[in-house]
Amino acid sequence: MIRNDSSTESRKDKESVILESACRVIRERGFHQARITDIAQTAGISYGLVYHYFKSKADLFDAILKEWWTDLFALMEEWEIHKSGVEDQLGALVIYFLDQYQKRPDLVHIFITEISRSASNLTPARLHWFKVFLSRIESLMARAQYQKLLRSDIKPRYLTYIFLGAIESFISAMVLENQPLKSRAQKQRIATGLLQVFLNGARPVKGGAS
Amino acid sequence: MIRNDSSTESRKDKESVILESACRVIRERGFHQARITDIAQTAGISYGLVYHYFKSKADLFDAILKEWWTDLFALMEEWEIHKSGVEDQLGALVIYFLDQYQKRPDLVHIFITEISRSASNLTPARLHWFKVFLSRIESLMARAQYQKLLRSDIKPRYLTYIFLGAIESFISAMVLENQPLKSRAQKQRIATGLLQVFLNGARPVKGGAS
Amino acid sequence: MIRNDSSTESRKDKESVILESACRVIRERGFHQARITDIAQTAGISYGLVYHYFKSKADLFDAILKEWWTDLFALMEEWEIHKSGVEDQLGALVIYFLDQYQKRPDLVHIFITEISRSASNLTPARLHWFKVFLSRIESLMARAQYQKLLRSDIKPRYLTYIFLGAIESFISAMVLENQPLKSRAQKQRIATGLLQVFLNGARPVKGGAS
Amino acid sequence: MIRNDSSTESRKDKESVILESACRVIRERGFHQARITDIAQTAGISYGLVYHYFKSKADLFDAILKEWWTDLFALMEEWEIHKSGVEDQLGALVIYFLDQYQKRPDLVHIFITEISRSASNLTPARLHWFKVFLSRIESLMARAQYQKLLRSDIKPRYLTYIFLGAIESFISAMVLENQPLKSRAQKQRIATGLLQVFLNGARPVKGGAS
DNA sequence: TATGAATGAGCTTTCATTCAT
DNA sequence: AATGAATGAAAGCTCATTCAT
Repeated sequence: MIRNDSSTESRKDKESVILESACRVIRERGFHQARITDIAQTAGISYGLVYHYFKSKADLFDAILKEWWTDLFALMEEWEIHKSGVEDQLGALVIYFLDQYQKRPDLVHIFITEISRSASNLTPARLHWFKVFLSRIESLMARAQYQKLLRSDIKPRYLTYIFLGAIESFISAMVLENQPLKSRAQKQRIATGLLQVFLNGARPVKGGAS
Repeated sequence: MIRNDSSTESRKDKESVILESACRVIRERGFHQARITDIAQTAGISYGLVYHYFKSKADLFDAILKEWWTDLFALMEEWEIHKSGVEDQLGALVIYFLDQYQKRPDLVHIFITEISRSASNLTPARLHWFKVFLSRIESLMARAQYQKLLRSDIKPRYLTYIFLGAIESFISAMVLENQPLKSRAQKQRIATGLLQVFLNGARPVKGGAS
Repeated sequence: MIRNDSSTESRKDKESVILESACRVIRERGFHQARITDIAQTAGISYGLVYHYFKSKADLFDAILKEWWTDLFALMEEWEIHKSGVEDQLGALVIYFLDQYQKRPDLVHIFITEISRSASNLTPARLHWFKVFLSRIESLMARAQYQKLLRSDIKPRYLTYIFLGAIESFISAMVLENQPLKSRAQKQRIATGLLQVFLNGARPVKGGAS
Repeated sequence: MIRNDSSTESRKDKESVILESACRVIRERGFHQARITDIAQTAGISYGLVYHYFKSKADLFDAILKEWWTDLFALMEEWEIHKSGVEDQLGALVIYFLDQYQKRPDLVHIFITEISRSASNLTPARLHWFKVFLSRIESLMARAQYQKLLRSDIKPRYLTYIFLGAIESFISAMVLENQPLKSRAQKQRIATGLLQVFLNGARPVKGGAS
């Protein structure tokens, strides 16, 4: 007798399917324009079932964000321990974004458009994690300035924005041009280029401030 | 006998008031979430009046975009004639954005969030002008590469995105931090810094590509 | 010195222009769909002015109906006095409708579509005149039955409807086909034909009832 | 174990209920004045549900018309096969209208007021079926003229209008008087009378044309 | 007289959410 | 677990009507 395969891990599975569908639809239409019906249709289930797994549309969105932040913060913790150099940590972040863009382009797109670009729309709770993230990058930048890797006449917070802006720009470009990352090598090349452009660009100027 | 000046130009004035309110509300909530009611309330008029001046919400949005593109393209024409160097033109663009951000922060914010960041959502007509804009920057970048000002191993289109991304990042930062530009000097300093970071960062590497 | 020709009879003139425009627009779109703006535009005036001459849209409509009924009842009075035969009176009615259709096709069309065909929409006041009209035709029919001109096994009211229905059908046909009445002769021919069809059709059957 | 029968065919049932309510409301107020709220209220449901079953108000209206035309054309096909004489076919049409008026007075009323009387309002798609219908009657009339059943000096299209006008008049009369058809016998009597009036009225005149 | 800016009730439509089955 | 019928708040848009000029 064949095992009813929809049982054991079914809950987790369905949840994932819904989350993935939600990502796709939210990426395509934006959070506010994404309809539960679309998400359910994409997931191949009825819209009523979405409410069996998630309390509300906001709840569903929060689950997506949670997934994103959990992974990211876990990795950043790890880097803190295993990567001594600031450059390495920044490089790891670039790679992480490109990696994620390869694996979960929708998720990265949502992070960029729905979080970092429309921070003014966010609920306080959602804004919180974003701010924590910014602070962490900011302290990396401050450390880099202390180590004379980056010019000190630009506020760390601004450097943070320039850095993230560069990553976002690249990914946005690829999204817009519909260019998926094809090879490991290409990814590495882009990551290196990106980091270089930033580090060179923000390198301390000879003879001091602007 | 001087006439009550609230009559003569009343139509243009009201239109401007509505446009301005629309900018503000759209910036605060995004185009789709911006309600006519809010716009009217912000303008201190009844929502019916909005429809007296604009055919529809989309029409109102188009009027905002038109204002933006008209000004920008007019200036770019002028630069083409009066500014010989690529650096000068890029610098002028940075200054323009910062200027506009000072005068019309909402408008700049809308450009960034509703146009350059959600280009995939735009109607063909709206997308058109954005694409024209991108092409113009792109040819500037190509020219800069030809003049060995910028490294040639990154596609001009990508350089375009990095450049605009840097501008956007800066402005986003200021929006997020709620930091208005205070002085002419500050604006000049930021503009120079921004341009330097970009030019230094994307400067040709000794010994060639990648 | 040229006389300001817009003065003396200006009120009456404007009123007529508005009424005529209203007729045309109401015919084209129906009463409920006819917008004051359309009427004003057709009349070549601003919509505000309509309210100078008519209290409201309903008032305007009533003025149209009044015109129609006043003329019609005046003529019917006259026929009552000068036309002895029932046939003559019915013939006069047919001619009247065709005459009016020639002179004021919109008005006839409104009578047909907005009054006789959608009696359920009418306000009690408007319905009143229509019912008076029906009664008068009905008594003509009863008289014709008494004179053995028409079969008696159909209620006079039904004969009334058949008769008016025939007129309406003809005119509707012409409206639909966009066929204006071209000559006096054509009008006369149609009137005669119409009356004949009705009188022949409703002539008492040999040997009596149903 | 018999299932609660309110479930199985619930969809079809609700749709019918809505269609019926729509017919009633549209009859009472006309298509443009019929509010979804009224229709829903009449059906005893919330207005949102109307949109669950029909895409839009226009869609709902089209569904009504489709019902009407489908039935009518199906029958006309059948007559074409089984009824040899023109008289029989015209008679069948009269009976059909009276039948329908008995069963679905609202539907008949809508056909008369919203379709045959306001052809100018109709969308091309809606007008299409009406024109097809008219053509079919028209060819019946032409055939009847060929068989010398009807006078030939009136265009078949005009005869069509007179014929339909007569039917409409009768039914309008009954609508206006609020007189439902009471018995089979009464229906038969009216049908016969109506057909007679038309055929007698439009019978070829001795000695030829008008 | 004449204009059209201004108002707001009222209508269609969308969609998150609930709930009976 | 799963469905989709049912609800109703909310938003865009229309248009009769008022009123300052």
